[in-house]
Amino acid sequence: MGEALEGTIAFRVVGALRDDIVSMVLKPGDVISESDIAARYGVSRQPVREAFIRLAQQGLLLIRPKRATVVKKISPDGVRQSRFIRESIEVEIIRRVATDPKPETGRILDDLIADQEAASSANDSRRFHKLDELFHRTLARLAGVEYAWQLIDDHKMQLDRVRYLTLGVSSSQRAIAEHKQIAKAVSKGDVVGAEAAMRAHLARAEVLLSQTIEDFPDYFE
Amino acid sequence: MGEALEGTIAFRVVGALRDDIVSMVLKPGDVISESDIAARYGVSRQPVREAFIRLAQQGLLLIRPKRATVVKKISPDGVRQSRFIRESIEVEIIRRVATDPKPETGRILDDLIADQEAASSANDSRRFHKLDELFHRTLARLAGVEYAWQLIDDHKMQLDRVRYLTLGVSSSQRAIAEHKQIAKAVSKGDVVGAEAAMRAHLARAEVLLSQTIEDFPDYFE
DNA sequence: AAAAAGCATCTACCATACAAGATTGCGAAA
DNA sequence: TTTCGCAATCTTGTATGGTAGATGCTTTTT
Repeated sequence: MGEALEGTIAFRVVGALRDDIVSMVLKPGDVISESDIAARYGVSRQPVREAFIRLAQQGLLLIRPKRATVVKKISPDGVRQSRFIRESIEVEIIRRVATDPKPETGRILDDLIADQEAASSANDSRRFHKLDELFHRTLARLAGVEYAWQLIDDHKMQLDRVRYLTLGVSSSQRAIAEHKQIAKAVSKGDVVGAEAAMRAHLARAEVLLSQTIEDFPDYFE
Repeated sequence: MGEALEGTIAFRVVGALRDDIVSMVLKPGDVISESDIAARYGVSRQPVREAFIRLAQQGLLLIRPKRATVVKKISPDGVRQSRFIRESIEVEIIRRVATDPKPETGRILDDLIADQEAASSANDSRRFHKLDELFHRTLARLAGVEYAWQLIDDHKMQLDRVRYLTLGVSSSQRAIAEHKQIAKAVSKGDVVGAEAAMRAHLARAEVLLSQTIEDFPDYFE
């Protein structure tokens, strides 16, 4: 449901700050006044302020009126609920896709998985991650609810910050195997199997949160 | 995930504009420049501009740079996907609540339904609507995902605009009966029955969209 | 008469100045 | 030494002026 303001300074600042926050260049708890960022980017306070508003609405910043603006600490409960939202929607997506699989569905998914295997063999983890995301977004598109994926994407930022803290532990081989299982069930029209495979796939990533909180207690609230 | 800026002018403007848009005082397609609203509320353009940004991010306004800002027309596909999102999450909520019903769950829901019956008898449609919303939010709270309801609430604005156009057709008796059915299945721990009842409950509201589009073609895109 | 160029006038965007609340730290008093 | 209070200095919130782009009407040109 977003709108396009590309080309404006405020838009550039939003992108830059979002990348810095998700990649942990700006750490949870850091204070970033409008003046600071404005000076850092060589612009006025105005577009920075508007960027703050957008990012606050996305849950990445916390504006404390007349006090300061801080990079929001990661809320364990927020992460839990973001996962809940993602699982709810992705399960419903996979149900709809599997209920009425189109002829080309299987081929499209298989092609994506093949690309992922190539990226995995080449140890191109960045490309692998992009393709993993594309796999899920494609399922949303096949279900006719691509905007719903955009919603998940917004909330995934919270999860991505946690993932960034636990870098290098993801097993791409296992993820590929799970994608294959999902694609197979979908192609067969096996709704129950597809749902179970998707739930298992999403559940696998959930094990590391408590450990991460212990490792970086200052980043959580 | 929201932030609190209560007390500021911008915050007041956001609330006022949102109410006007949802209640169709401001109609889809209306142009509302920063200067207009600023003059209308007796404030400067700055807080109005920030309000526009927030409302645009919520999908109620469309900012066309250097051109104008208009009340966004209702997107039939957007309504459809908002319903998809709501159903996905509410179905998952009802599953979790029904899977592990606490002792007090039944009583809490029954009390709410009783209040609704009272409001219905008194023909207090406003209170009935409030209680209907509370019923669903309570289910989210019982599932431990109250924030997820807040997400639904944001998207419900789109649906509320449509509902406002079809005023007076909702059968409160039927809604109460469906709530009773949901509460009964939840109390018994009947997951399958609760899910089916919730889907039926949500599906009932979907019948009127195409007719509404015919009645108010200018409000849709 | 028709088409094209110029201009008045909108718009949102950006920069800057000012205002007001909140915090911090220093100094004075107990 | 401890505590209370005030003031300097942060912060975000608000107001206003100026800029550039887009639109539409008027005028000019063909």
